[in-house]
Amino acid sequence: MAGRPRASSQRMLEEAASELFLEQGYAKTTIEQITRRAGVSRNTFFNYFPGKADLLWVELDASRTVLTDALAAAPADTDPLAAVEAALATTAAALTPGRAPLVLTQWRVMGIDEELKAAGLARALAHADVVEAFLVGRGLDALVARAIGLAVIGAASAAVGRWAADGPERRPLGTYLQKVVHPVLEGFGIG
Amino acid sequence: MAGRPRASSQRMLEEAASELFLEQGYAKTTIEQITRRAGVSRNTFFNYFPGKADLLWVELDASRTVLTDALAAAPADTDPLAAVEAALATTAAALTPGRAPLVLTQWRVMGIDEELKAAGLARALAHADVVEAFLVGRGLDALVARAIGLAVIGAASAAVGRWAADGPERRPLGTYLQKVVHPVLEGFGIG
DNA sequence: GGGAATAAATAGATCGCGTACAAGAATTAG
DNA sequence: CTAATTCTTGTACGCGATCTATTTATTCCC
Repeated sequence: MAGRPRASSQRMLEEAASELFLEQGYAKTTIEQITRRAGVSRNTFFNYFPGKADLLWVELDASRTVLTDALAAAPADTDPLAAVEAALATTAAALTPGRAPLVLTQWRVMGIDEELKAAGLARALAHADVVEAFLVGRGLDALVARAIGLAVIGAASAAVGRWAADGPERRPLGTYLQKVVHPVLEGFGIG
Repeated sequence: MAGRPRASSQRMLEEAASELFLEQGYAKTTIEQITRRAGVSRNTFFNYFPGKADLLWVELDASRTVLTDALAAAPADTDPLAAVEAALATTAAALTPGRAPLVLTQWRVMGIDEELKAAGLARALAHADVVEAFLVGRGLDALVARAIGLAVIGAASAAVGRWAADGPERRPLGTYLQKVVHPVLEGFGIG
């Protein structure tokens, strides 16, 4: 019930890609260069990543599952909005001060363009979907649930962006988050 | 001081593209098919649009300039957040009930995929940038300004999406907008 | 041990977007 | 009429992404 074992790993491709992105920028780096440095064939790349842009958002994708789990673990009798706030704090805790996603701190040297921003936003949208689904499950109006999801993730994105930009000496992400996430939830009547 | 006049027009390409998108979906429609139906060469397409995805967001791009102008026209002594709310209402008024962007109402038959969502999000991000710049100009903290911009545009996106989905019998967009935009601004202390 | 069965890696081809460059066609200014 | 300007078109190419087929490595079972 098990075929050929994986000879390469996602991490090898990530590291090769990160090196090349820092050396020559994102746009000028081809998938073939990445796979050559990682010692695999070009096609193998697509066994590990759906596309080139996905290389940069691995941490963000991981944080989505953290968010999902944190929301699922919320007791049923807690206020939904408070649960969202707590879940975001839990998710933020996973991004320790030293481990900011590379793309957020090095986007200048990588030459990030609109395509990349859009790819990041698509990830953020997935987070919003998670929050929205949770709120709908708690009985909130569909429009309001979606609005809260998008608004709160928008605010959180601002916090993460600023946090990453502030460099290694920054305070924990939670500090930034609370400053902007709480007002949004407050506006929607957090209890 | 005037060279060869334009033989084709942006509108012709938009209409040809809309037809094809509705007939066979977005992904299966090639730029060559669009230009052939419009009676021009493939290269001419790129004189009018930077890319294929831009065909669907013409109205949204236009609404960004409306938003920018509305914010610029706000009196200097009005509360910044109230000015944002008013400017969004003005922008919404331009999207009359009958004229929802085609992509928002027909995205099912067009087979919109992730790429399209991302392109729409990039447009929304541009709106958020406009709001952010306005608030920074009014002296708000950089992080807070960005958070408000992203949050309020997120909420507005939810409203527009729902409004479009509700079909021709829907109420005006302003109704949807106010329901979700006001809470966000309220949370940030709208005066 | 020696096949099936399974799954990963590779090779090769193709499609379509987007860019670049050069040449041609239509217009106005002098 | 010529020159300058601007749109249009042709041609070519790089790269991302998909598809199909083939090879290689591993486990399960007889």
